[in-house]
Amino acid sequence: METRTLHTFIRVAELQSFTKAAKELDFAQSTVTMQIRQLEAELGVPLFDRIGKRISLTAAGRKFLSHAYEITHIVQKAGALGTQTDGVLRIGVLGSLLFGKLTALLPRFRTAYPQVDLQIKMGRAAELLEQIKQNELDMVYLSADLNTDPDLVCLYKQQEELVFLCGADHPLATHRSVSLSELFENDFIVTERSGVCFGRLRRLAAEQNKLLRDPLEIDSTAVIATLLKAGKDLAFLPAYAVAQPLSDGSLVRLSVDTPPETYYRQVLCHKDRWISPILQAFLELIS
Amino acid sequence: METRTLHTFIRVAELQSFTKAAKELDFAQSTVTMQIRQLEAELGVPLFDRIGKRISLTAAGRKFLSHAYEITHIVQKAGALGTQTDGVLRIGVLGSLLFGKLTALLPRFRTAYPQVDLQIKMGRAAELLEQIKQNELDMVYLSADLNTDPDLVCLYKQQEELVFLCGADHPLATHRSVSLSELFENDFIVTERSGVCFGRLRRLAAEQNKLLRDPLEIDSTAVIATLLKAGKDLAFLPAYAVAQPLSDGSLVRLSVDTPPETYYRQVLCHKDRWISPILQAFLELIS
DNA sequence: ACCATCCATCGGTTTTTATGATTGAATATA
DNA sequence: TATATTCAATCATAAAAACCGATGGATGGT
Repeated sequence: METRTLHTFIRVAELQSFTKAAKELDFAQSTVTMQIRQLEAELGVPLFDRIGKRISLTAAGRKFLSHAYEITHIVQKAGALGTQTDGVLRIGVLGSLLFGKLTALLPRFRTAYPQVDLQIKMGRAAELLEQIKQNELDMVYLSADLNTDPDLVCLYKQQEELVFLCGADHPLATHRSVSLSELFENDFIVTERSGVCFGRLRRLAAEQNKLLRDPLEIDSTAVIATLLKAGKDLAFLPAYAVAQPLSDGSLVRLSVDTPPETYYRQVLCHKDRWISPILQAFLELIS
Repeated sequence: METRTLHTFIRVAELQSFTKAAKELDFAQSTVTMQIRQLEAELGVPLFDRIGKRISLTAAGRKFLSHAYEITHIVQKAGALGTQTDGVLRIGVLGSLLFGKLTALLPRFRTAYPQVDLQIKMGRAAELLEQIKQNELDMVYLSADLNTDPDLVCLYKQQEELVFLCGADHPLATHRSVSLSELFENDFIVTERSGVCFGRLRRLAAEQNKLLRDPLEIDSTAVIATLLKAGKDLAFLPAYAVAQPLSDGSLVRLSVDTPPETYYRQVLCHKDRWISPILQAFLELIS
């Protein structure tokens, strides 16, 4: 049973004529005859009584007509599947990005797409990438070097700069410029040990043949900022995460004699995945 | 979009495998691939993500799956159209048969098929036959000579005998035998003027070169029976219509020296009409 | 009685669908 | 790490079907 045939049947029933339906649907009249006959054969029941040169629905035909309407209605709804924005969206995100970037945007998304069942799973980068390869996540939002995995595609990337920070009362705060080796005489507060910031910081220290003194590890950048204001520690964080304390002067960005350390805040998903309208909408939210 | 394809899609989704679905449905695996692809093309949306060697429904695929279930469910219902007994049944019937035969049967039909919208239209034979030719009636129930119209078919026929009747107190009641010419000295009570009984009666009179004295015309055979018991009139009626008064002796059947006058109680419908289960059921009721 | 209209039928053509074998990639196994 | 197995996609080919145009029979109106 084909939807095209159902269409034909419906128009024939409505117009009470094979010929008129054929003209309207741009079929040969013989085609309409055949379609109806095939439908009748498939159902095992006559749909029209052919009495003289006019036709009329049989009892079965009348009932099947309503079925046909139902089906075409469903098919019509199904035609809009590509634009519908409801369903499940499973997002993996790094803890730092969840608190630093995503949380602020979520309310807007929830109000714009209330019918999306949003499932946000926090995790470390390696775990998230493994999950997306298993198609257990629809996309991941993380900070890292540009992706090189051929199975993944980057749907969004934004370069971010990592900056050295101290509190306004810190001795270094007033220095016009600070050397790298000088920096590493201080204690650092860092975010997660496996994150990009810590990795870059460790590399820079190693290049200076310095050893990072056992740093304090705190996931929340807000807490780090507070601690910096009060104390004598330094931090190495993405600029966007401390935009507010920098602008009000409570934190100071140190001018360091080293090429800027950059990395990417990015959205990745599996290369073979379909980018659903929901996913699309979420991407637009982020960008 | 074909129901076969929907079936395939459903099984693929349920089994999470093209190959398994192909085996189960007795298709080549390449056929399943093609069917799914064609479905995706028709909907303009991918239904499965092919990641590695395993597949999983996309968001659109999940939603379409429920649509597919709905459609196949409707199609399944439609498959039983040939056996369903609900809908409209339009019956044309002669007044005499309606009161004499049909009324007694209707309650049984109503309880057996409560979902049938039964439309009983009373009318004269010529009108009814015209209506059935226009497909304004599904069947007619009438008494007449055997049908000769090539457009109509007889679905049921029962030979009935017309008998001469008088009341128990009538002078002729005790006669062993009565001649035709003797009969026509009496007054007759008849049913409708265009009916079979009256026609036959008139013919018999003509053959005897007698003139029917202006007969009393009453449609109800019950009323005629009552009048016969009390009075001096005769009647010419189908035997079945007076079975009760004959058996209890209040009416007497006259033994007349003439070949028995027979005619047919019959059900006719248009030859090209589909005999629906409802109509079938009604026929079984009558027979 | 004639004409126009309607649906069924038929043969030929085109389009669609199904198949089997093969390929390439991913996963399990040794 | 190498090998075997499994899975879906692809391609060429064969089968099936859908479609069309012409024709014919029957009907209904003029």
